[in-house]
Amino acid sequence: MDSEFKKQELNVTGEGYLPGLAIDAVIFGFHENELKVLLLTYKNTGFFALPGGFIYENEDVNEAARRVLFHRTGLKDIFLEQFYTFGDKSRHDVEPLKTIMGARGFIPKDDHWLLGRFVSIGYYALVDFTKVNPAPDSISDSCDWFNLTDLPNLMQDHGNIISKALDTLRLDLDHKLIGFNLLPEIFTMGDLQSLYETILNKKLIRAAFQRKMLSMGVLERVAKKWTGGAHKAPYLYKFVSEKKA
Amino acid sequence: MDSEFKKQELNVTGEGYLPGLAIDAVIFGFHENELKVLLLTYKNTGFFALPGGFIYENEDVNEAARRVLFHRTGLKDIFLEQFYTFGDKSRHDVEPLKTIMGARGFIPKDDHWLLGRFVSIGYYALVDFTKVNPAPDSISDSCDWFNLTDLPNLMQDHGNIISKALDTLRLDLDHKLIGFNLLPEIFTMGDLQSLYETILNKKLIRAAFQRKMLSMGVLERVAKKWTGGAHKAPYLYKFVSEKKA
DNA sequence: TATTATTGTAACATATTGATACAATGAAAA
DNA sequence: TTTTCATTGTATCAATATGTTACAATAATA
Repeated sequence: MDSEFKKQELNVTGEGYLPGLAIDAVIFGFHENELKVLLLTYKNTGFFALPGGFIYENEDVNEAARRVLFHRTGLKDIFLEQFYTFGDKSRHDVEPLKTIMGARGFIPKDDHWLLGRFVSIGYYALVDFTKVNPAPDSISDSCDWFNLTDLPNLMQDHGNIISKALDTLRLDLDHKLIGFNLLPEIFTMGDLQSLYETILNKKLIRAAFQRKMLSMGVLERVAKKWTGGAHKAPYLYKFVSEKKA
Repeated sequence: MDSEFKKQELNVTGEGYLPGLAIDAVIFGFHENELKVLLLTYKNTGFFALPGGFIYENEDVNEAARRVLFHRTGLKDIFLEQFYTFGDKSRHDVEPLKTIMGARGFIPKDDHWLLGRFVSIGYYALVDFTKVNPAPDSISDSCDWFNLTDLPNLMQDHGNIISKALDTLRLDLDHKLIGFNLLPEIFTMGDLQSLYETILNKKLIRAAFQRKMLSMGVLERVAKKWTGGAHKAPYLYKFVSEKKA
């Protein structure tokens, strides 16, 4: 049982946290040509939710987001970006939470701090699927990858949050070099293209894609060549952050 | 004295508002080839600040932003978009507020709710300069337009907020049709181009700009022609929201 | 009526992206 | 070992988009 758990259970008033404010993290991964999202599962409730957390009184909001990300994935120095703050009053829906807490044997009073209205700051993260160690938080039973194309019913407005995160990812992909954050350190041009195709949900022209990517001067060919198919071996690449002018 | 004033002064505990949460609005205008921002002035303090406000307990955050915008400009149905939530703990700086309140003859206790830490949700708005009626709020002396190129010293991180709003505006300008929100209903191609040039801070090619804008099929030529110069009269345009397929 | 500055657009040059083609080649099959 | 096969890397050309120059049209002014 991790320390987060005790804090949440004991801290009946939510003391130490900024009141009414939460963080939700849409953690994207990529594996076997599928975009994936990390979700928490609450056994025997049928509920699924985004990993999230609260902000300590003397902590930057961005810091808190990093902390949440680290606890769910074991990763630091990850691409993480705030994309929207969800503040509709219609978000406020206590029933799922009551059910979840009930399933854990904890019946909260109606004025329990977790049952109040929360404004939630949404972050999205791009992680290397192979490096993640998904870990549930105190009130969830597991933390697993789900295909974006086959999501379960999500708590509250979490489906909407994911959808907005995906919109932002697609826009950002067009004018920032962020896709490689979803790949292992070393990858082929084919890997990169199918990543882009999966995110954008459309076929790209192979020759043009390769030409474009190489023209940006941020890919470095690695000596070693990939092997494993009955055909010419593709080059292996890694990203170099600084463009050489 | 508007009703907002009484609420803020009387409401010593900040009751009725979501705690620790605020809204800051970067309201852009365009006049005489200058981008402008609405700022509140606090006489005898040297402080300037973005218009802002708080969120009622049973109000959507976006609603609150519209309310703030309406109170400062008298305008409804305005382009307004959330762009970032500012949550660094270093934002917390009570001195300016104490000075401002002091200049108004109000010495707050150290635990006054306005002196606590706030997370602020940033919105930017694009308004028709000619239609705005700037109105100060309860604790400010005036609300005026300032040139973006010649801003006074701003309170707290408000300079940073404006700068991030401008970054967002520039990005959005490239892939959304939002510029016209800063112009009167009817304008010339020259007006539109100099607006774009001012926002992007670079010269654009006249022929290419015109071709591009016309090719998007969202400009409608208005019968009446502009007059006022010793040269061929330019067409007048207005935006039509629906593209005709 | 001539002058002048600016507009609308054509025409061409250059750059970017789309589409097709093909030689290179690494593994598996023959 | 040789042949077959699928896929890669890149060249080539086509289509589109953007940068550049040029010029006729024209509304106010002189």
